[in-house]
Formats: sequence, structure tokens, C-alpha cells
Amino acid sequence: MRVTRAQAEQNRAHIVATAARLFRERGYDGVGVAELMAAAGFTHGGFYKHFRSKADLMAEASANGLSQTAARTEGLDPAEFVEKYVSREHRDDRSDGCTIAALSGDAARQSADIKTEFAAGIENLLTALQAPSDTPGDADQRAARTMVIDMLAHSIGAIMLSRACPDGSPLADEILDVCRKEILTSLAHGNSGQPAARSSEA
Amino acid sequence: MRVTRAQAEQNRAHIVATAARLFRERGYDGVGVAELMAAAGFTHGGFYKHFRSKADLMAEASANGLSQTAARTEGLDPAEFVEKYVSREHRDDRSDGCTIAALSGDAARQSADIKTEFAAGIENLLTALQAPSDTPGDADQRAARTMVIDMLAHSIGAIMLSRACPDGSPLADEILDVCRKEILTSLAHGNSGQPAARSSEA
DNA sequence: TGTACATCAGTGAACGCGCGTTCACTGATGTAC
DNA sequence: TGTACATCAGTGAACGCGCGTTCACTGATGTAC
Repeated sequence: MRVTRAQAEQNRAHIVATAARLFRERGYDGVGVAELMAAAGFTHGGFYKHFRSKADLMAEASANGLSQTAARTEGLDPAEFVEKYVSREHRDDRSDGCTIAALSGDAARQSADIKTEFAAGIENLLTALQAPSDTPGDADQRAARTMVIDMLAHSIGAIMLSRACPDGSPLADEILDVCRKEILTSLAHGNSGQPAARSSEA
Repeated sequence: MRVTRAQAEQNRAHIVATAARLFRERGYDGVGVAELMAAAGFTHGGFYKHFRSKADLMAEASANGLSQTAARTEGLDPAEFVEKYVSREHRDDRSDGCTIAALSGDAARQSADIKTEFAAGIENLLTALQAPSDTPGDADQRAARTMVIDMLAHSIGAIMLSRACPDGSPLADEILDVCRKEILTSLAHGNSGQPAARSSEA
């Protein structure tokens, strides 16, 4: 039953991608090794030919999902990102959505391995969201980073709060609509980087 | 081994409170019935004299935790809330912190029972956060609600994103500090309710 | 290029373990007279 | 108020089940000559 080296690598990648999707949908604890391997088209015994433990796969699948989110974000300006991210479509499709929104609650309780992958994934996403500003002075760069960090946290909070409400409930939609509008407004006004007149009072 | 009716009610309440704390700390799947009962000072067999299933307790413990958050918020103005909520102390103490921040990721994958409790808990928290505005016209009320929804989602996103990063990492603190400052700034400027000049474009 | 052998990806049965839940039992509490 | 009996909160053993992990085995792939 041995398989080409290339085929084995491809199978491994397929298992990781399947895991990333299933973990987003059901959480790390909500998917077993046997079920996961079956979903990828294999029997469970072979799992340990590819990964040392389920925890190892959890870290790798997280990294995979996070880099996918960053890749999809590349080239979008912040407003485009928010329109796509803070939407019913995204909220209602955990398995294909953002790994941070799907799993950050779980990640908070996991080992440093996984949190490290999350931190790296968040940094990549921040970079993807920071438009390559023309003549990027240090102050501009820092202001852009601040704006993007805040916008991302805001968007993630909106999705997660909406997802915690019953499917199709008015509150779930209200949260999403209110937040999308507010985030877009604050992007347009950009009261973030430039400390005009009333800067240091907090 | 029978116990006073009052004692039984007290024991039940103690089990619910213990569950709320443990679920916040480790997630619904991270705490077993036996472990939970032991933490409350009982053996596991008696569990089903109080609850029909673990799922029932999950819903009740969630409701309990959520109402505790709302109760603690009563009387704080939005800026005070943000200072307490978007803080290292809160981030580093899941077991005593906000149930939404601790469990909304898990709640998204749970049954309608639990999501219904979350929606009710969120509504209560929104009410607690809306200062009793003097002469509350409909427009003011709606503007206040919009502001509070947005501020809550923003704060929750900040905590959850920070918690997904490794303990003590610079990024975890940066997220928290940036968001706290931005949320307080947008509260102070209040660009939310009043649609000055450029209202209906989204 | 062809043959002989070692490698190892994938299979499927089996492992111990902890899970949620059930149950017979205990004995103090609550109730009926 | 005192006695007799039913109730039921709490105990601890046991249930079937699915979990993560291990292992002997298979047979095509990769390697050495």
C-alpha cells in the first residue's frame, strides 16, 4: 500500500486543509482524529505517519488556516476588507471563514504552540492590511499599524458577538449592521493616527 | 443522606456557579461532569438530581455568568466599562471575567438553547451600559444603543484577539493598549449617533 | 536496464482511558395521622 | 407534640461509547547493485 513520495506529501497537505476546515467549524475538541481522517478519505491508523500527535496537527492546521486568511486579504484596502469580513455571508460560513474569528476563543485555552501560530498569523494579516503607504515615514507606519490593529479587533468582535446569537435572530443581524457601519465610518474619518488638537488625555 | 430543601437549592446554585467559572476557564468541552461536581464538593452521581443533562447545565451556567457580567456593569459609564474591560487584569483572568469574551467562540457552535441565553445576556448588558439618558427621545435611544453595541463588540474583539496571543507577548499587550485608547477616543468624539452631513451612503 | 531488498504510507484491530449517563442504595428530611 | 412512612439529595459502582494512540501487517515505492 505504499504511495509515491509526492502523493504522500499531497495527502498530508489534504489532511491539514481538511483539519483546518473542520476545526473552524466545530472547534479543536469537536473533531476526532478518526473522523478527521475519514473526512480526508483515509483510515485513522495512518494519522501518526504524518503527525506526532493531534496537538501537532492542531498547530499546523491553525497556521494553515491563518495564512489562508492573510493571503485572501492581500490587495484589499481596509474598507473592502470590512465589507467582506463583517458580513452575513462570513458569519454564516465558519468552515470557510476567518480562522481567528472561528478559533481564537479556543486558542486562548491551548498551549503556547498554538498561540504562537496565532500571533504569527495575526502579524501576517496586519501586514496584508497595511497598504504600502507612499514614502512610509516611521510615524505613518505606526499610525497605519494602530489603525489596522484596531479595525481588525473591532471586526472580529462584531462577527463573534453576532455568531453567539441564535441563527437568524434580529440581534445577530443588528450587531453586524451596526458594527459594519461604525467601522467604515471610523475608517473614513480616520481619527486614529494623527493627534489633532486633543491628543494625550487618556 | 437526604438534605434540607434549602440546602439542596443552595447546593444546586453552588454547582451552577462552579460550572460557570470552570466553563469560562476551560470551555464547555474542557470540563467533565465528574470533575465539575468534585470541584463543587460532591460526587458525580448526584448531578442528575439537579440537571437533566450536561447541556442543560451549560445553558444555565451561561445564563448565570452572563447575568453576573451585566450586574457588575450596572452603574458604570461606557468609559469606565472600557477601562475595566479592555485591561490586562481582565484578559489574564478568564475564570472571573466576562462570559461573552470567554465563551462566545464556543457558543457559536452550541445549540439554540445556549445562543438564546447569550442573546438575552447581551441585551441585558446593553441595557446596563446605556446610561439612563435625560428625556430619552427615540432618536437618542437608538443612537445610544448603536454606540453601546459597537463599543461592546469592539471591546470583546480586543480581549479575544489579545488572549489568542502567547501569554506575555508584546503583540498581546499592543492589541489591548491600542484598542483601549481607540475605543476611549471614539467614545469621547462620539461620531456615532448624529449623522452630520454624510449619513446614508452605505 | 533489470533484479533483490529495504523502506514506509496506509490499513484495521486493539489498547487504556475518561466521557456522559444510569442505577441500586442510604439515611436524613418532609409529611400524614 | 409524637410516631410511621414516603420522599429524595447525595453516594459510588457500573454502563456503553468514542477518544487519542499503538501496533502488526501489507504491498507498492525507492534504492543498491
